[in-house]
Amino acid sequence: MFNNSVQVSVMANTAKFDREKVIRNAMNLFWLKGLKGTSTRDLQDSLDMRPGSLYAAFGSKEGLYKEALTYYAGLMAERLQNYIDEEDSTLGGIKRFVHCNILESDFPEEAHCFLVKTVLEIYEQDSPLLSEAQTLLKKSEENFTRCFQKALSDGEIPDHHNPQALGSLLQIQLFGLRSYLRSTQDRDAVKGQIEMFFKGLDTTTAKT
Amino acid sequence: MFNNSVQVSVMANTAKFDREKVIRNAMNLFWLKGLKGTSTRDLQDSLDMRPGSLYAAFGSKEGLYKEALTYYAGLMAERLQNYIDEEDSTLGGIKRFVHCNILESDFPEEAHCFLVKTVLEIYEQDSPLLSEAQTLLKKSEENFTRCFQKALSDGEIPDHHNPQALGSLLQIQLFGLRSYLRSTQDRDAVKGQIEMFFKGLDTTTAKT
DNA sequence: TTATTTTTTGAGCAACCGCTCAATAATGCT
DNA sequence: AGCATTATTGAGCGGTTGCTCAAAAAATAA
Repeated sequence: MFNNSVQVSVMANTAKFDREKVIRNAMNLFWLKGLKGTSTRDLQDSLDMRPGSLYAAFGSKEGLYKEALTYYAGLMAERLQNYIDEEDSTLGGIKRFVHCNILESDFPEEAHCFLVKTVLEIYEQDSPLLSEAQTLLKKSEENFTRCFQKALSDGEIPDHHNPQALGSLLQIQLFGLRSYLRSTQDRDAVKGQIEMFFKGLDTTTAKT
Repeated sequence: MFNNSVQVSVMANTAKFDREKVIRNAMNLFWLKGLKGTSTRDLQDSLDMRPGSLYAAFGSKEGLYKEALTYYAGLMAERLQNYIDEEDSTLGGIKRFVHCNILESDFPEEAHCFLVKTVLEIYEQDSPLLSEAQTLLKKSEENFTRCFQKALSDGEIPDHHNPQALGSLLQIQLFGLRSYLRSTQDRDAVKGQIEMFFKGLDTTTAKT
């Protein structure tokens, strides 16, 4: 945000490309094809940038991938918050988030979470991208937990429930259902399982 | 199985390498690194075979991958049957299968199902490997369903349950828990969720 | 305009990719 | 042993990979 020296003389030549748009496009490509499946040529074509510009802006393919990861996480958090605001119940917002994320995707890449795809693709235990994705997944779960906390204190869920347990349970169901949809293509079965999950919230399960 | 002509003269030179061993090694490599992440050089080194032999035996990298997929599916089905035989309850066998598959893996690749990793990596909708993996996953679920059917008729599970619903539910939980373990590394949380799942079988949930 | 700074371009490098095939080695039959 | 057949070898092909960098273009400041 600020210059660490007195006053950087001036800027010759200002921002040329729309950085957010570029990252969003890159995210979509990586999300669909994976890290190894997306070549720098693919990126050049899709982003309409030449290698020099790409590497000046992001340093490396992995650097761009990392920006795509954080952009994705921000997008999902924002989307969840929007749903909660639109419905005016936290639980209703969560429910709509789950529905939209799993079922209302027409593109195959959206059938699964970009972060989970990342931790499953990358096997090198010391990869910065792996730990970044794991960190973002943890934050995502904490966000769910915070929402359930709110829903509990608003009396939307019976108070014998534990928000942490619900957060991790929701995360697990999301992962499971999205994998299942990708492997079976059976939208109806998945829809039924989602209904069942939220029905269960009003009654039993997850006490910890 | 049979020769389509009268009688193929003779065999000079018989089988030289242990085909099953080669496929098992290939499976482990592919399972860990993925299809695109495993190079033919990796395979040559790990299998101690030169490209000529590899391509004579399997046709292509994808041909070998396909054999690895079916080998994996067979291995898992066999393992489940063994557990069911050892415990002498079907439900106990399923429970042990879930435990072993998810928690007793020391290698990172075993943190997730090879078939699911495949359907998540391959985005080309017309890929033969994608549909092969989907077919094997379907068979796996049918196998679970058959087991639950048996458990139901043996009175191991309350009879208000539906075996199909339990089969797909188990599949979803397996997918979800394994993804979750890979993203959090939290064995205890996963162990707790598994306990909860099987506790739930004795009482509520999954009526279709 | 001219000088200065920054961005963009794209040819191309070294390494690696999946895979081929002529040469060689190994095997079984007679 | 000699022959026929098959398996194995490994140099190396044409193409792709992630990425570099000198040159050209664009933008601002004076």
